[in-house]
Amino acid sequence: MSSKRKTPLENPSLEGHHCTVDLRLEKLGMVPFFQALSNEQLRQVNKKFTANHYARGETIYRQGDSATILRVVVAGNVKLVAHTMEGEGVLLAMLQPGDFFGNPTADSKDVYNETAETQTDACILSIRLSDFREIMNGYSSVAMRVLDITTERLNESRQRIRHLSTLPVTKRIAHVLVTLGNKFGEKHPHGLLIQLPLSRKDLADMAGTSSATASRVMSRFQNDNLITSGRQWVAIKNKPELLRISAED
Amino acid sequence: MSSKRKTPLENPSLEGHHCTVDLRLEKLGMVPFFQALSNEQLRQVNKKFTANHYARGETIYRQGDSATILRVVVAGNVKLVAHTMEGEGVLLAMLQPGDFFGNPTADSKDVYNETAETQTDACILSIRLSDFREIMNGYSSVAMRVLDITTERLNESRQRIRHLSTLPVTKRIAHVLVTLGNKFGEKHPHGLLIQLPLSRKDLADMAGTSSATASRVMSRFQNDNLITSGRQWVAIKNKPELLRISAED
DNA sequence: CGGGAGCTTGACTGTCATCAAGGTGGGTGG
DNA sequence: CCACCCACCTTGATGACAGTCAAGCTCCCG
Repeated sequence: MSSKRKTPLENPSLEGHHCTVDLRLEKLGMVPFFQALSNEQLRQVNKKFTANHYARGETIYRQGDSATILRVVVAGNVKLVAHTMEGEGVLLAMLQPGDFFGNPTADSKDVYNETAETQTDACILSIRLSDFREIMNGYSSVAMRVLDITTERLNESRQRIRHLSTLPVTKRIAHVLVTLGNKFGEKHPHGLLIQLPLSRKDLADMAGTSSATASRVMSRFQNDNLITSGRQWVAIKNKPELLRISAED
Repeated sequence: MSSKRKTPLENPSLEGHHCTVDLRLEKLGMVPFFQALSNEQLRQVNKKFTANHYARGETIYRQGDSATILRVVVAGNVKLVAHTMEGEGVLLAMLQPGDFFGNPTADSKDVYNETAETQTDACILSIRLSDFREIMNGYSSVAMRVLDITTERLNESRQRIRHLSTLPVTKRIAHVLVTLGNKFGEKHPHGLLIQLPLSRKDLADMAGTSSATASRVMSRFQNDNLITSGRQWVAIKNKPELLRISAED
């Protein structure tokens, strides 16, 4: 009942020919680890990349595939999922334009440890790992930024381990919501809208719980007027309180 | 009853003056990310480091301390622990000689996200972060190896997230034992002995459970003749079976 | 407008945390 | 060197949190 209206998400489709040569150069310059490069250097680097467009829900690579390519999100969102043999999934990361994925290091016989799937239509740049390593060797600023980002991700990962080990489900979900709000949130009449198709299952896979339990918790948050949400979308109405919940005691 | 005998661990003490200048050079060359450096380069790098000796159980730095120093384990073992406000701990990593710790990147206002504590007597080298970044800038092979190691740790972390989200306690503990066996195991009459003082609490903090539950599981493994263990030590008698348990279904 | 994917909610169950009460090994001081 | 004592370990009883199963609902897409 009540506050579920039609999806307020921006139309996530129709970026069909965004992956043009012109745009690539502009976008590459926005990628964090290329920011220190000159225009000429960027042009050189750009030659090594290939652009691809993916529809929502497509699989970019699968857990176990040979890992020879590094990718960068130019437009859209990508999720990294680890699967167990029984098919349960764990959502490892939700990526945004500018984020890279696929091991930046990896020797010839490494494989991906996770599956990458588009969460919206997306444009992805690819580079051969050997080429990327050459770039890192040539420009230490690039290697350094990649290291910074990887370290940052390691720290996030460890925080999540801490949460899984010590926090009850409610707090974990509150924390996931706040984090997503910070990363993907946009101002909107409903509150801070998370610009991302986000099912209860996705949320559950991020918080390490079942979709049924995630649903129950979300219902409670909705009753307490902390969020508004519907099918595949969530908006945060009271972030401070969610933060308090995720950290209290 | 039965198989608990006196600790079979090698005497973990008395490395008092291992931290001599002579040894430092030799040890530095063994650190993974310095292996590509020439002797002369190593000598230069060595100047930037300071050696310190710690007794078992000492705290090297605390969660929240300002992070300005990078450290390398030369001898002994160090554990990284994240604490919640209520004082519960999560064991993030158990380090051995050659491993570095403390963020390799970190700007001036970063703080440590975990506490580092010695698990045995230990010898630790320290370097100022700014100096280390200079080294990485100068020698891209060093930056690259650090990136490799960080990526490797990120992958381990993510695997652990998967385990915490999907596996029951028994399998998680089986997996922790196998991993520790691979990293710290030494051949011994009892089986593959984990060369490390390792309490049930430590094990529990690695597997994300309580020490009581860890104890119960260990008792069961002992009955099934998969391990031998006593106060603060564990030896693996049947690794294949433990592996099977950690991965089955 | 019909079908199906996604969401909600209830009832039941099982795993595991918690609390608590003994054992036991080994480090320490006399 | 021995005895003591404490930290560590074991094991039981109890209960709660959250997973599973299942049924019905609703929004959306075609």
